[in-house]
Amino acid sequence: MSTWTTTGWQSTDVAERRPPELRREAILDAAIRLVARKGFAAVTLRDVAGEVGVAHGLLRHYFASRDQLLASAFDRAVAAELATTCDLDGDPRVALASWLAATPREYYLVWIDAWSEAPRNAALLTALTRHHLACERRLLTIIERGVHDLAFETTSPGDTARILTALADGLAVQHHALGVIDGGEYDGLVYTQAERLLALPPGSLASAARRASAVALKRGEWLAG
Amino acid sequence: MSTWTTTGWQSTDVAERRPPELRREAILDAAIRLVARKGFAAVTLRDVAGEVGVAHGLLRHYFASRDQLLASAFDRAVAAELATTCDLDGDPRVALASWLAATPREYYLVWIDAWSEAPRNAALLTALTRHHLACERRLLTIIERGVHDLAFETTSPGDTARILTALADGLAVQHHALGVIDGGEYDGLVYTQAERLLALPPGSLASAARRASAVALKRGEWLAG
DNA sequence: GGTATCGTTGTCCGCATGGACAATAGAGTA
DNA sequence: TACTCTATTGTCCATGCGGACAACGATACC
Repeated sequence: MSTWTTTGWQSTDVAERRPPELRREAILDAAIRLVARKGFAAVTLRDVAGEVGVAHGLLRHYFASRDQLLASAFDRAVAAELATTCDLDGDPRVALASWLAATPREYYLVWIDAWSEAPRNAALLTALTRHHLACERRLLTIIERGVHDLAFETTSPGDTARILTALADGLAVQHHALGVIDGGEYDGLVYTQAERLLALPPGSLASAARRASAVALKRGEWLAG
Repeated sequence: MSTWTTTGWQSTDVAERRPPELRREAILDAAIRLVARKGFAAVTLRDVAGEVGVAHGLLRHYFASRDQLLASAFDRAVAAELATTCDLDGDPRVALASWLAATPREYYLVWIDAWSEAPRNAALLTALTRHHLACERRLLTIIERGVHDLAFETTSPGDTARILTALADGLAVQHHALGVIDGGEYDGLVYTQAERLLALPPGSLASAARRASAVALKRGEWLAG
């Protein structure tokens, strides 16, 4: 660091040089953390720089603009979430319970914020739609495997996946954004409906969830750093 | 209107004086229209003043701050929506179909934006929660009347109301924010699930919806002005 | 007619923002 | 050592924001 004084440029501090890729990822992680806290619209470049501990001018070295930085941050978070394997090969009931389990709060707040921003941000809409369909597709795969194994029973796996996705989103709004239901109510309602839609015995998903809890916890890791 | 020049204050235009209550309502309507278009965070006082056609300084005459203006605007929209009667006294099937019918786009965009803003804005959270519970309560009333009339059948009216509310919200996100389903798919899925949850014959809600269409259209009026 | 009230205006201020940019320092290389 | 490359810094700028405010004008009341 250096400062302009009447006597010229003087060194006041030492720049902490970092490997570019690590720095870039640190910036993106800080950005998505701030989005979870303040919303896309309220995050400023100075906020992000402060969170990382660098000068705000540096962000321009890594990203062409604020919009591109935020879109990249969301994209990275999405990719990290998609990368978490969901134990697709075990008991379909366990996989289903794991898919349905309440997603961590910070994660859903970003999600809800992206919903509200998407109609006005084409890049965000693209990433959001891709991720939404990937989640739904993953659920559909679980359902189809359960049907094949005779564990589930449904006339339309596609509709069932779509309905369960919508139900999970709607209940997540009630839980995370409004606070009118707690995590236990969320799980209870979503498991009960999934059991009804897939002809499962009542309570079977709650017990499957106990075996799936380790997997469910893994879904929150990308925000922890 | 008057302008400061080197020769002093000179009149350049005539102020359009209005009854204060009408002006106040015009400002609130303009504000909520802009929120639907740009989101809460992006609406500025100058935007609102431009939409109404007044100087931005005037807004301070009616509202203490930008935050209070936006909270009042949301509150007015909420009150207008709650005031639309939903034909609670006729056939419960018609009332249910009317409740479930896809809400106008502009309305839901405000709604979704409020979800994302609520965790950071206590006044908004209060208004939003009140409205959410009022909507759910209205649905619960319809369901209880249908059960009493032997038109519906459910073991837990409260859970059913909560689940249908969540499903409608989640599907509205898929429809309005993401665009992955159209209005017809929205109606079809939501009607099918309501029929399943309330032991109604398949297709009965779609036909009830035809009788309820006039009521459903009325729900969008507050944004038309 | 005079005067108080208040709806309305344009301007000013402090501040924050996104972006541009020259200066700097450290690492690699010849 | 000298030279290049690039990661990093602090400062500067135009813009736009929310808010404060004095001036004006229409209306109502005395």
